Amino acid sequence: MDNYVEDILRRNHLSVTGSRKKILGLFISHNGALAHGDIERNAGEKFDRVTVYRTLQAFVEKGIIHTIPTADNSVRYALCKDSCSEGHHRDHHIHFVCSNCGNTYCLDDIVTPDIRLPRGYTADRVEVVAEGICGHCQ
Amino acid sequence: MDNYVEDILRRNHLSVTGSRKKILGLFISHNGALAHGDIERNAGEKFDRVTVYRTLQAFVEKGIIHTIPTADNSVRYALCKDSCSEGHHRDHHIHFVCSNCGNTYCLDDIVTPDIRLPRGYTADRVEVVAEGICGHCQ
DNA sequence: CTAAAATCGCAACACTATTGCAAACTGAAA
DNA sequence: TTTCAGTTTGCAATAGTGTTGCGATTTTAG
Repeated sequence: MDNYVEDILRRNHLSVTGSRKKILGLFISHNGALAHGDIERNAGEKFDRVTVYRTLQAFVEKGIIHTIPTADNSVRYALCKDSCSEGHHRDHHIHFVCSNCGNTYCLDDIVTPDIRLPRGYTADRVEVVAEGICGHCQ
Repeated sequence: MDNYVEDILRRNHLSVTGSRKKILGLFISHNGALAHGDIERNAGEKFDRVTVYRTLQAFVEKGIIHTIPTADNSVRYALCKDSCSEGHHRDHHIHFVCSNCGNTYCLDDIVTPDIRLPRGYTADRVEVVAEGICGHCQ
């Protein structure tokens, strides 16, 4: 497990440090998205808030995690699939926010639908967020 | 125009005050969504930040405006169509954020697609946000 | 092992959002 | 038009979130 995490970091040209291992480990062991606050709370040892921000930012830049837009005003992050690479995310799946347990899930098998835009509009990216009750809370 | 704004307020059982008239007027005259900051900057006379927050909150509760989720971490608001009523929003349209001019538009004619969710998941609400270049910037 | 480069933690700061309360205003009735 | 209860406003204080600069520490590569 520790090796696995370190491999990911090295593959992405990030130096292997305690905070990065810990935070990446959290994402791998947690099934669902994490907000900044979740990470600060669950990291066990206390990392500085700034370190967490910078670590998340580095992970996003390297294509290890991606951000998830939510209706409330909080940014969440989740692991990317292998198809993401540095500077080039391709998270074409939709996201699901459970209004019962509060978890956010990537529904990797459900691709974002094609949206027909008005004349003159072009979209680079389409985000779909569904909100309701997840499979576990049903 | 002034009468029009006052009518909307009265219809929604909100007392008619200077800040509410001004802020609602901004939404009506502005084609696109407004963030809290836009409102504070454009209100002309200066209203207290708190007043703006409370006014927006009141409008959302009454179904006059709705919030728009965005990928970055900012809340935007836009006028609701008549089908919205107190405590019951029905904004089934999608939203478009222009990465050039930064404006957010409600594409009222484009309804959110049906999403087929995994077994056990049920969605109350589906938000679609497209990002790209809008018709004016093309 | 060593030096250069990258990262970390602290302090400070900026922006966003919320709450309590007294003063001012609004709406409706006299 | 005057009055007054209820609503709304602005101020002050507070909390949360995110960013930047910088010296100290750690990591990497030679």
